[in-house]
Amino acid sequence: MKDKRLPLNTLSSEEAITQLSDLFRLMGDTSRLRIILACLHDPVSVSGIAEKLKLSQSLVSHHLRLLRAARVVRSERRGKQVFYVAADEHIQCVIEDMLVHIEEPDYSKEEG
Amino acid sequence: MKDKRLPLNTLSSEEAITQLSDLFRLMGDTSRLRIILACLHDPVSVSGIAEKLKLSQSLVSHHLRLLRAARVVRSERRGKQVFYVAADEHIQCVIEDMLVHIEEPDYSKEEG
DNA sequence: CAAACATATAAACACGTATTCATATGTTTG
DNA sequence: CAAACATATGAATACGTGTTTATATGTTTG
Repeated sequence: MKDKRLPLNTLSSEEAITQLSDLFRLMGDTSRLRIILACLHDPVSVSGIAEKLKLSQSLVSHHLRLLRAARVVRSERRGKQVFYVAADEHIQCVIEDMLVHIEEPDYSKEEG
Repeated sequence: MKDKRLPLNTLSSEEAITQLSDLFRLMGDTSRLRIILACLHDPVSVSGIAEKLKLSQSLVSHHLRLLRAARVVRSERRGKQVFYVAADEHIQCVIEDMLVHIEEPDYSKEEG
């Protein structure tokens, strides 16, 4: 239990931090986060996402390109349409953990 | 196992998304992420963080204010100094999950 | 209270980027 | 091949924000 530190040594710390912040920054935009959530469990087409979220097709496509480049989502073509889905379950874990943090009560007045 | 969806219903989805993206955006800046990592396990003073990361005291203080406002870190005064530490273990979980995602191999060419 | 130290705040600038509009690429169908 | 549909890309703009510089607030000590 003593060595339950972050595995920041696996990659060079410098590069890991860059990759981490890149991913967090991507998820830090409301439109992109909504896009991720829209295709978190099941593949959705670009137009499907745009329609559901009431965002322009162009904007959704721009964002999906960034998300795909960072391997947050994967794409799969089906006929004319391209479907996107979250790349793996870790994306979901990250969001879930953060939601738990949000729901956590505020202990700031208490002692350690 | 069927209802293992995200607990996005607990808060209003709209507000949850705003809070989520706010938190991710905060962690999406390299300096801030490094600051979080610097005080993830143990409390560190502002000057301690600044020195360790070679950032100006002012910059560190600015960032810590944002992080504290979002309850990513907590502060505790000890004499002249103010020590900061990650607010709870969920912050660590989020980062760990994201690191696992980074280390994940690329399955983009394979089938589901 | 004054001086020294530690942190916080304010204003200003520089820079990245989210969004829109227009257009190009790609895919199916007649 | 042309037309219709779906997605991707490029350029331009508007806006937020990370950083710096300077100064203020707060705390201990003599």
